Amino acid sequence: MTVITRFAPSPTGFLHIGGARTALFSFVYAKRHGGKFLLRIEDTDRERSTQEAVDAIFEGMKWLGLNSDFDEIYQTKRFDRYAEVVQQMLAAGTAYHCYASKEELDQMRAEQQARKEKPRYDGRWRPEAGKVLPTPPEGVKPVVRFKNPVDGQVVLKDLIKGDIVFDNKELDDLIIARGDGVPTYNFCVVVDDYDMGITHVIRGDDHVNNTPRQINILQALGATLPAYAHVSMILGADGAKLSKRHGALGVMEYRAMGFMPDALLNYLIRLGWSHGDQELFTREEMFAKFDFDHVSASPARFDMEKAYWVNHQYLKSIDPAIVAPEFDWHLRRIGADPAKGPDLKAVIEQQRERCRTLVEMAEKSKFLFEDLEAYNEKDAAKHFTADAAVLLEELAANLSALPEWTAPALHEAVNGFAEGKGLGLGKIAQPIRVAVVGMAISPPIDQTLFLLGRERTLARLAAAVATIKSKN
RNA sequence: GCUCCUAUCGUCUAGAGGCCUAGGACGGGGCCCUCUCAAGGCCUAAACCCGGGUUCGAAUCCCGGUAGGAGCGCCA
Repeated sequence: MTVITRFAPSPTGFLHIGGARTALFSFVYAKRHGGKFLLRIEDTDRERSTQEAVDAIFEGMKWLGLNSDFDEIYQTKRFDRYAEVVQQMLAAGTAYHCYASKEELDQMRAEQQARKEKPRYDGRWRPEAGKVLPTPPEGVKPVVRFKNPVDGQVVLKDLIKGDIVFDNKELDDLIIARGDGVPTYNFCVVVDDYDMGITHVIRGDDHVNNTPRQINILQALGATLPAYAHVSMILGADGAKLSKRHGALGVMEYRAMGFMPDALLNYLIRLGWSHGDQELFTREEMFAKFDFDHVSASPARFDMEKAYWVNHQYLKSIDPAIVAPEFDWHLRRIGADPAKGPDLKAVIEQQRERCRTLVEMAEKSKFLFEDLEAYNEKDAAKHFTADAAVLLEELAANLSALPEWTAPALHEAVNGFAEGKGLGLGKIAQPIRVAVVGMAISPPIDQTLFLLGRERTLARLAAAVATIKSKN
């Protein structure tokens, strides 16, 4: 049996972090078992679904590299099929028409709640042997309800939570088709999962309570049940539920914060899943090792600090060529022109040790790609002394005479210069930094000068000397 | 209210009855290294929600509390 999993978001907003994790679990599980993964857009709520949201979901999934093995599927394009199944069920007697109005239903629920009962449909239009149904009112388009079994139990064998038992008497007859004929969520999911041969339904655990009804519908259809895995949700750092109003961010915002997609995936997969003490996983390792036996059933908080740490580990260990395109994106984003500086891979190599995010990397590297606008005030005040000006001037002369502009040659020149003066390297390296970077933070000074290049280094040293002199 | 789920350091987690004096990681504190920022190395503080049971033995199994959460739509 080929494993087929799916991610089925409703397009009412961007792809958020919790959705991304469920998508990841589904994707990775399929890959792990040599199966397929599909993306299905659940857009039957035409009021709330938007094309922007659809685009945002695709964009997020694409950036994360969670690609579908099929063309995208929209539920709104499958209405004929749903209608067909509704007819089948009506004919088979596993579904029936209900003429109760919304007002009637609201009143029923209100009364039940007043009596401290669980609000549910009372079955007034449910056909039963020997029962006389009311006469359908004029001009009312009935909804279609599923005829849920009255007794017995439904056992949900959840891969994460274990067996969960529901009594059928807790379940009511849910609506599967609205008065206007548009089918509802619980029904579409079932038909889709059935038609598409989904073997493993992996979704948020807010769906646990829907599952017994879905299982009953599946059984009424004579389908074999898929396996279920209900993933707990992700909480904010404060332990509160993530919502649009409270800290929920779209996946693309993590890109803007400077995350590499695989790093975000790595952080996400460890949120809930574990493999012994291992923290870092390449994509391939995730595919090879992921399993539901080690997925936690309890909700987890999103810890930005740890996410940054994971991102940093990625930046430090992966091939700079993989980082380069994202780095390029970030440089442009802050107005720097990647073409106006050294090879990005070389910059990444030097900067990645000190940058947890690509935002930081871009900020700390922009001096290589644009003209220096100003010196950091504190750093200049500390390192731009009269003595420094003399040293910088002399060093600049030495550097301009250098036969080749390489890191080893620069290392030799700067260290030799400091030694010759009987100074610690810091005495000269720091003023140089401020002069060429604009601040006292950069890669090792030889690497910094090498990346900057001869022409710009000498120009910036001269400019710094002039600045210092004009001040004194 | 009813049904369902969950519960180990601040956070993510390891843990499948003895291997637990509860391990790892992030973050915190300290020391070392050092041209800056980092990185790295070493050390350190920090947890089994509570109460009963089962057992020779329980973080692990059972029951009951408590606390958090989800669901109870002609939303998904």
